[in-house]
Formats: sequence, C-alpha cells, structure tokens
Amino acid sequence: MAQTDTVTRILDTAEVLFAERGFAETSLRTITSKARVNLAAVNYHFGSKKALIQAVFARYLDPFTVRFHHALDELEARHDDGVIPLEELLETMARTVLEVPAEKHSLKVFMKLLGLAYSQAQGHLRRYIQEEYGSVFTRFVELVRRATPELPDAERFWRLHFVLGTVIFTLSGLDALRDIAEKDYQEHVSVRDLIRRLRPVVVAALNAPLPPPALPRAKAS
Amino acid sequence: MAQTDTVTRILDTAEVLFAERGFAETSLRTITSKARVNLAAVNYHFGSKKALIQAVFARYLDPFTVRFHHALDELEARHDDGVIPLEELLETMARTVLEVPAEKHSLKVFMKLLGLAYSQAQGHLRRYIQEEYGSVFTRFVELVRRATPELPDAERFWRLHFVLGTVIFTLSGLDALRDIAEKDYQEHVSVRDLIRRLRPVVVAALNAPLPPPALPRAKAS
DNA sequence: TTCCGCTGGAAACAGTTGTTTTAAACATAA
DNA sequence: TTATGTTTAAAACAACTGTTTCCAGCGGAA
Repeated sequence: MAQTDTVTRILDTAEVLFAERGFAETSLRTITSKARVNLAAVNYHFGSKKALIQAVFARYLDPFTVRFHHALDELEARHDDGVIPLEELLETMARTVLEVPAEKHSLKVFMKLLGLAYSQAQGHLRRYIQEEYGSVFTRFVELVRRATPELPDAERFWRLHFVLGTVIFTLSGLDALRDIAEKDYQEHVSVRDLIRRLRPVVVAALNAPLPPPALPRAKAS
Repeated sequence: MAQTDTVTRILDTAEVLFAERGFAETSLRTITSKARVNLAAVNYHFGSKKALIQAVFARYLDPFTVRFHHALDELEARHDDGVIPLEELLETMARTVLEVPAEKHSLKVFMKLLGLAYSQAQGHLRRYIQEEYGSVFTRFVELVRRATPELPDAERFWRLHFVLGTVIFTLSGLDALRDIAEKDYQEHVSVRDLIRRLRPVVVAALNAPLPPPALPRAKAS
C-alpha cells in the first residue's frame, strides 16, 4: 500500500502549498521535497502539473457534489410542492460545505483553493470545474429560482454571484482577516462563527429591495 | 520626452497583462516585447519586477486616495454633527472609484488588479498597499461606524469585509460573468448597471438583523 | 567643440522551471 | 520462478525566469 501513500502524500502537500502560495508560485520540486517523494512521481502518477492541480480539486469537489445532490434530493422529497424555502437551501449548502472537508482536510484550505480557482488565470482550471461540476450549481440555482419567484431572473443571477463573492472572498482570506479581527476585538473567530454571521447578511442581500430602473446614459458634461 | 513614453508604455502594457494573467504568470519579456521597449528598461526605470507591480498599483491608488480624502472632507463639512448617512458614504465611495480610472484607464483592469492583490500570494503587495493606503480605509471605516451606531464593532468589521468581497469579486470577474449574463438574459451589463444593482444589496447587507448569539460548541457526536 | 548624464539595444548571466530518461530497487501476484 | 506495477535515485533536457553588464547613441551644458 505504498502506492496510495505516495499519491495522497503528494496531494496533501500540494493542496496546502497551493493554498498558501498559488499555483504558479509552487514548483513541483517544492512539493515533492516537502512530501519526501521523488520528483518524477508527480509526472508518473498524475501526468502533469495541470493534472495535479485538477486532482487536488477533484478530491474536494467529488464528495461535495455527491453529498450535495443527496441533500437536495432529501430536501425536494420533504417539500412536495417543489418549493424549498430560501433559508433551508442556504442552510443545506452551508452544512454540506462544512461537512466535506471536515472528514479529512481543512475547510480553510478548501475555501482558499476555491478563491484561487476564480482569481488565478489558470484557464484550464475554470474550464475543468465548470464542465465537471457545473450541473450541481445549475440545479441549486433552479431551486433558488423557485424559492424567490418575485425576483427577476437577471437580478437573481447577479445577487447569487454577489453572495458567492462574499463567501469565497471572506473564507479564502480568513487567516489575514482573523488576525486583524482578533487584534482589534479580542474575539476568536471560528469558521462556524463566520457562517453564523454570514447567514442573516446573505438572506438580507437576496431579499433586498429591487434597484431603480436603469436610466438612459446621459451625455457626460 | 522619450523617457516618459517608455515608462508609461511599460505601465500601460503591464497593468493589462497583469490583470489578464496574474503577476507570476506574466514575464518581463512578455511585457517589454508587447510594449516594444527593451527588456532592461524595466529594471532600469523601476528597479525590479516587484517595484513594477507596486508602481502599477500606485498609478491607480495615488489619485484615488487624494480624491477620496477630498470627497470625505466635503461630506464631513456638509454634516456638522459628524454623522454622514450610510447611503451617502457608499455613494461617495462608488463615485470616486468610478471617476479615477475613467480618466485614463479601464475600471475593469483596476478592479481585477485589486482582486489579484488580495488573492495572489505576493506578500509584498499586501504590505505595500496596507502601509501606503491603509489610512484612507481607516478613515472610511470610522465614518461608517458613526453612521451605524447600533452595530457592534466586530459585526460591522465583518460586514464591511463581506461587502468588500462582493464588490471586488463581482467587478474583478466581470468579463466572465457578463458573458454568461448576456447569453442567458440578453441584457447588456455595464459597470454602472452593476453598481446600480449593487447598491440596495450592500445597504441591505449592512442593515441585516443581527445573528443569534454564538452557542458554545457542542461535543461532536 | 568636448564632456557628461540619461536612455536604449543586444547579449550574457545564473538560476529555476516542468518534463523526460536512464537505472536500479521493491513489493505483490500469477 | 517470472512478471507487473510502484517507487526511488540521479541526471539531463530545453525552455524560461529576473537581473546585470557592456557599449553605442543621444541631448544639452561647459
């Protein structure tokens, strides 16, 4: 069982280093030396650095999508009118996100990786995630649509991305923010605390009054 | 005046490339060849790649802080009780952010750079921005504090970062999101449209009801 | 004119990158 | 035993990185 050891040791080391420094700033030599495996092992087991990056994500996202689909199945079964209250949807998503990394890995690392996936160039990664895991997101959006029928489609689209930004930004920059917060307010902040604070804000954001209609752009003066 | 030409040509090219690919993924050779200047010009005029990166930010942030301080001065002068309504504060900030890049450069690039500054490792950049421009942010936070006296300090701290995440995330990923939105909703979205949509959401987020008090963490079962 | 500081061009520097190849060791299973 | 798939070791590969050096040209000042 030495083979599994090598693969998981590479993944464990790589995800931490990627989360700390980003993808381009982390060399294979740094990973393999810290993981105490041979340099060639990465290309042997994964094929390339790109594939390694995708594998790191897959290890989180595969169990997440499975669990999230299951959770949504149960939720839909409990509401036979097909309409699930917004709070329950958000609650379910939060619970699933919390559960998955808790099994073996750090939630902090997971969120930081998600943040990187959005901000780093790495076109192949965005494409990979979209193609591989886009369907869960689509399903979730459709359920949110039924839960907020009064919201115009375009408005809901944007607001979902607004709150997505809030969550990813906050949780992926958690370490730096936590340092500031603890220094200024002498208060320890766990991820669960943060989610507790996040919930009313997200609900309020989605239920905010509609913006005034767009005015035709006036000639600049 | 050939010297200024070279410097600004480097900056103009660098900011676009940085925004598109990130810092580590953009080599000096790519910049200098696209800008049609000599490779050595970067180290000659700026000293190093790090300094180039900081110079790119300074070109945006220097005029921004000046204008923002002025705008806040005027705002404080108009409210002699020292309390400025939250909506006015947000409105002023949005206007200033919109004005600065409009002079010469693209707002999209500016926001993407801000997003990179947060997510990319680049410790030197965060330190530089914090030391160089932290005071404007501190002033703004203090004004927000007076505008929302009912909010506990820690709660306001976190909510400000929540909305900061929303804005940076949305505006820095604008291109990708716009593509999806236009395909699905046949609606063109300008940055000003987005800010119009953003306003009620941000206000609602800051004014959301307080979360329930934290429960002591139960032993996992 | 001569001189000097600034700018630009081309080349070279030294180091790192991802990847591949060679080889030898190792375990497990047919 | 003979295979088979893993793992390590060491080295080399070609490409690319940021940085530095050397030298030619330039403008304006003496």
